[in-house]
Amino acid sequence: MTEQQRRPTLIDVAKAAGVSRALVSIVMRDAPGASEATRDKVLEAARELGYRPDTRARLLRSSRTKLLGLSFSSSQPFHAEIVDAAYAEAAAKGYEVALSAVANGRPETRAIEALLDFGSEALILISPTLSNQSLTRYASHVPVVSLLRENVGDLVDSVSSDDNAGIRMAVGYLAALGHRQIVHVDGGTAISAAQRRAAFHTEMLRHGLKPVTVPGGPSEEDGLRAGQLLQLDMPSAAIAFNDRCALGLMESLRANGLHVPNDVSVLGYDDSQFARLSYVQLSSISQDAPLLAAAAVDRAVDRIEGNQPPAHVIRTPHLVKRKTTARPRQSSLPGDQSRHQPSEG
Amino acid sequence: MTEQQRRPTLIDVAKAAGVSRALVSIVMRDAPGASEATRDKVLEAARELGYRPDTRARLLRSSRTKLLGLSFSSSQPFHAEIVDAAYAEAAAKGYEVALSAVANGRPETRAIEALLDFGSEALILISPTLSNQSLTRYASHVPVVSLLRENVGDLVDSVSSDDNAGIRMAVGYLAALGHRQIVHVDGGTAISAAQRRAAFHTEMLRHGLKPVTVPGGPSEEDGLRAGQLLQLDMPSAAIAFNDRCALGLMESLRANGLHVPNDVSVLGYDDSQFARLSYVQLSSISQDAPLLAAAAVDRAVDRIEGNQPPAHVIRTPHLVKRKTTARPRQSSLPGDQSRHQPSEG
DNA sequence: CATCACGTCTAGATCGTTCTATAAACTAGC
DNA sequence: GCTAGTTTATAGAACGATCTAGACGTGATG
Repeated sequence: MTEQQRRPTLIDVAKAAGVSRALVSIVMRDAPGASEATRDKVLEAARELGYRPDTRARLLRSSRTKLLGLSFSSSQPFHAEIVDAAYAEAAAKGYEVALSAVANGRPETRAIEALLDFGSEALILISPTLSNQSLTRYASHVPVVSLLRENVGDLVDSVSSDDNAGIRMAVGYLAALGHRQIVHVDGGTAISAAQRRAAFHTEMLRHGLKPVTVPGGPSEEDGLRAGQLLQLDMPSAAIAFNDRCALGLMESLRANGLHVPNDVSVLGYDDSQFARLSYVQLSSISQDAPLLAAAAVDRAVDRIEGNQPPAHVIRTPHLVKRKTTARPRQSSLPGDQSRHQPSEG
Repeated sequence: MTEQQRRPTLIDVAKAAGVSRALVSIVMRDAPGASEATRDKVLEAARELGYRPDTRARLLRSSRTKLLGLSFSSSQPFHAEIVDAAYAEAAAKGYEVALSAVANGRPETRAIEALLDFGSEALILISPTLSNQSLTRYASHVPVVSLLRENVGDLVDSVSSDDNAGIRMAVGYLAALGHRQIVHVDGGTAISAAQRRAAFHTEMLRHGLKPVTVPGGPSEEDGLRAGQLLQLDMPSAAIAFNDRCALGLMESLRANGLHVPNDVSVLGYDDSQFARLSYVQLSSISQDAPLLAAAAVDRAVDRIEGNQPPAHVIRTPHLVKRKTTARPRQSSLPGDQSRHQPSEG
């Protein structure tokens, strides 16, 4: 039985300040057409009444909503980092962000429709799984920015990380350390897994090394399974599809008495919060979520405001060296299963 | 330069069907006042034009928005599980969910204002950090449900998990296994940390055991630090504030050559996705996110529709036994630092 | 036959804004 | 003192829906 008090409107403020509705609107929007004196008077009255403009009404009249729709997957911690950064960048550009999660029983189309209903002026989709055709259809109504997935057609913007460059760095770094037997635990059917797999192949060949790939996936369990497979022919270094996969892989190695990085070097991808944990200290390829998010927001705003044509932005990732990568042992014989001390705390 | 085609409105549909605006509105809302024949005719026209009602306009006129505002923290994976479940429950009740994250540089008030701007009819706040006074102020405008935090005042609803019961289970379980030296790595200033600390104290005494608490926190790093502290006087079992804390703690134990659960049993709290990982298999107290989320949504909808008074719902958590808890060694001497085999993969 | 009730439909007001005219007040120029 | 130009203010029409009140046709009732 709470007393629901009506919130003040433009009319209330106008009455209180002794001016017309329209003038209050002008002042609230910081638009030209009001003198300093009345501006102060109106702002004072608004503050007094605790007036907050009604977004719905504002939206309805002016087609501008200053709202960016962002869809993400609730099960990906990496997405959360992007959400964080997107909020900040959007706020800096004077936009608000509407969030919609892709979850169990809530397909991407549902999430997108919700964003459109809220009045989003542009859509930013993290790793969208829709077909290019579907994306293009949405893009005919509103600018669409695909984040972390490229090749989405000419009418859809994309902001992605250069997977080739990332893998090139990874292979180059490990090779420079002296590793000859480097395997790639791939991402299976995950987005950009194919890209990285191919890049690994060409890059290894370029270094005169044999490109060995074992099936993996985006989760810890996938890394764990891959670790079992590697038992048969243990390499001196491994590049995992992502950090979670790397974690599982390391756990598997540890369970088999191998020490990282003394026996095997492990390199992750994403530089997620897991990688940064003090007891993990995972070397990783950073896609720099904040940068990617900022680029996506910029792209969306540019499209909305400048009416620019769609573009495809590719950012170069960088290597973050931590404690899971090192020079290989003098000779990295597969099958060396001697037990080692636990890592120095 | 995308061709942005205008979306059809009520008028378009009315014109196409040869009826008035109002009648189309009636049909779209499934309200009484239209014959079956015209109903079909209108629906057909709407389908043909791809008409979707404009939420903003609808919102503006009717106060009903069928929207629940949900605020969560982007850095808490446990919150993501709740978001998932909330979507499902809300959809079942015919509501849509508006999401707003509390993130770096985006305080809770900001998140809430955004939700209100979207037209949320009720707010569900996960572990809100605002003062009771602030919560109550919001509650005077719109029903507010506090999730995972109780004692929020009479005007605010709350849905929480029974921390006393959870800790009681934890202590009871470990005591039943034969443990006498049980410590609690607490949650520091985190929400409900005080509650659990107190419960631990009384429960240990009830079992005739000495309640030892060491300072911890909600993250892996906190657990890690707590592990160092325990070095001085190693217990036979530990109850961590949450799963992430437990993970850090276990890592610390492992680094010091101790085996879980052979040397020390570790019990987590939350039963998060981490706990379920095959190589972690953390025993944990489950608060059952889906159930809590459903309860919160139910509460919100009840408040909106039934105009019921605020209520406080408390759900009982349950124990999930996995592989980090076991009977203690025959005599659990502190200082026994002998190295053990790695866990059987 | 007049009245009433009922189901179906519609005109017009309304929600809280923004936007487009246009009026009023003032300044400046001749 | 009249006209033109600029600044400041306002009235009224939008935006796309819902809601209220009432019109219209039909059939039943007194």
